[in-house]
Amino acid sequence: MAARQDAQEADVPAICKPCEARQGELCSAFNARQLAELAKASSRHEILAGTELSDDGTYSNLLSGVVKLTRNLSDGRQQILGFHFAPDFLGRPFKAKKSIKAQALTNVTLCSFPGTVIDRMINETPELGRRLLKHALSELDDARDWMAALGRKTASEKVASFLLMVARNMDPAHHPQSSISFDLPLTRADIADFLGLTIETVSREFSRLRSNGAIRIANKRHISLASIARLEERCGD
Amino acid sequence: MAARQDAQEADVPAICKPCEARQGELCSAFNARQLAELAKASSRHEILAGTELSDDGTYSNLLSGVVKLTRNLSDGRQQILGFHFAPDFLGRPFKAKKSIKAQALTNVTLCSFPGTVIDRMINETPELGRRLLKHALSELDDARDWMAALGRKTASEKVASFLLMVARNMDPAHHPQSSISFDLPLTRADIADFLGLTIETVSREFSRLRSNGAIRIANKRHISLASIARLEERCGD
DNA sequence: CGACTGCTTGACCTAGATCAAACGGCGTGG
DNA sequence: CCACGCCGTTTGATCTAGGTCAAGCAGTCG
Repeated sequence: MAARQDAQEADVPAICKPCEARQGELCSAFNARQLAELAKASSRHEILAGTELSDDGTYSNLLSGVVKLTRNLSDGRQQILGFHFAPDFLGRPFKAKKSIKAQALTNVTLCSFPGTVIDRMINETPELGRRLLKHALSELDDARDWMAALGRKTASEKVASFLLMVARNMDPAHHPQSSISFDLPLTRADIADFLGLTIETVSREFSRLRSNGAIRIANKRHISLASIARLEERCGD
Repeated sequence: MAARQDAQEADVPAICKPCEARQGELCSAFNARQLAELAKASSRHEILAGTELSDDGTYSNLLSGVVKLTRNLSDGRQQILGFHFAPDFLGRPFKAKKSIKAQALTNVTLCSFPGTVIDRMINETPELGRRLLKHALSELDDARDWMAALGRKTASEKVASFLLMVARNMDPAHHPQSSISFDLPLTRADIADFLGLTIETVSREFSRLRSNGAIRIANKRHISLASIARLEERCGD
C-alpha cells in the first residue's frame, strides 16, 4: 500500500509536487494520470489585492491570500457572504441563483483549471464528487453559522465570533489556550459589511475588547488574542 | 428511447408509482432496480406538527408539509436557518459542524431511507452524487440570500422577502403578475426567529403591508398577495 | 364559561446608526 | 527634508429603527 502510493507519487507532475494544495481538498482526490492531465490544463496566477475575480466557470486552488464573496442590494448596501483562506478552493458547478462577486482582499496566488475538465472528471472519479459535496456542505454550515450570528447576536458577540473565525483560519493548528496573533486581511469596512454593522460600531467594539484585555491591537491591523478560549466566552454560542 | 423508459417504468415498484416524489430531485436519479432496492428499505411516516425530527443519518423525501431548521444560542435566542417545503428532500452525508434541529411546522409526510443505502448508492450512481451536490449548492444559495437579508435589509424588506419566498414555495408555478393566496405555515414567532426580529415588529410590518394594500390578511394566517411583482419592489434587492 | 395561546397595538427605551470631528500613517511633490 | 492630502480609523454627540414592556383582543379548547 505504501509502496503503491510511492510509485504513484513518482508520477506526480513536477509542478504539482511542491504545491501547497497537492494534499488539499481537491487535488488529493486525483491519481497521477489525472493530475498530469490537470497540470497541462492548469495555470498559476498572481492577483493583486482588490482585484475582482471573474466568474467564468473555472475552479481554482487558493495557494495564498484571502478572497471575499459579496452580494449587493439594489441601493448599494453590501453584505459579505463569506471568505476563502488559503488553502481553500474556489469555483462551483451549476450557476448560483443570484450573482455573487469574488474579490481578492490580499495579494492572492491561484492555480486554476477550466471548468470543463473538472466537470468531466466528476463522472469518472466518484471521490471528486464526494469532495465537492463535502466542500459545499461545509460552506453551507458556515453560511448558517453566520445566519445565526447576523440574526441573533449582539454587536460585541459578532465581533468576537469574527475574530475567532479569522484566528482559526489563519492558524488552523491553534491551541485553544495559547495566545495567537495575526494581521487582519480586512479593513473595518469589510468587517462591518460581513457582520451587518457600521464601521463605527466595529471600531467601538474593537476598542472595548482591547480595554477588556481580550485583544491587543498594534498598527490597526495586527491583532493579538490573549487566547481562543477567552474569546469563545464572548461569542454567545 | 421512449420505449426503453416505458419498459423501465413498468418495473417501478408499486408504492413508488403514485409517489409525489417519484420525479423529484432524489428519486428520479434511480433506475428501476435501485428503486426496488430503496422501496424495500424505505418507510412512510406521518408526523404531527411540532414534532422534532431526529437527526439519525436517514434521508427523506418530504411528500407533504413544511419543516424548519433551527439553531439555538446558549441563552435560548433562536435563529431559523431555513425551511423545507414539499416536495423537497431532507438529510445529508457528513455531519454538520454544529448541531441543527429540524422540526415539523405542519403535519408532514415523509418517505425515509436509511443513510447507509444512499451512501452506498452514491458510489455506483454518479448522477445521485450530482443531484446531492446540486441540492447542497441550492441550499447554500438560499442561506446566502438570507445572510444578505439578515445583515443588511430593513424590517419591512425582510418581511416582504419572506412572504415572497413562502409564496414561491407554496406555488412554484406562480405567475409574477397574478395574485396568490395561501396559509402561512408559521406563527409570528417563527417568522421573527427567521428574520432576526421580534414578533411585535413582524406584526407591525404585516399591518403596514396590509394598510399599503400589498397584502390582505384573513384569520391571521391566511395571506393574499396582490401580486408577486408588487412585493418584489419592496424587498430591497 | 374561563383559561390559554397567538396576535395586535400603544408607550417607551436602547443598541446601534448617523453625523461630525480629529488622529495617524503613508505616499507624493516641492 | 518637510508639507500636504488621502485614507482608514477612532471617538464623541445625537438620532432612530426596532426592541421591550404592557394591555387588550380573538379564537379555541376543555
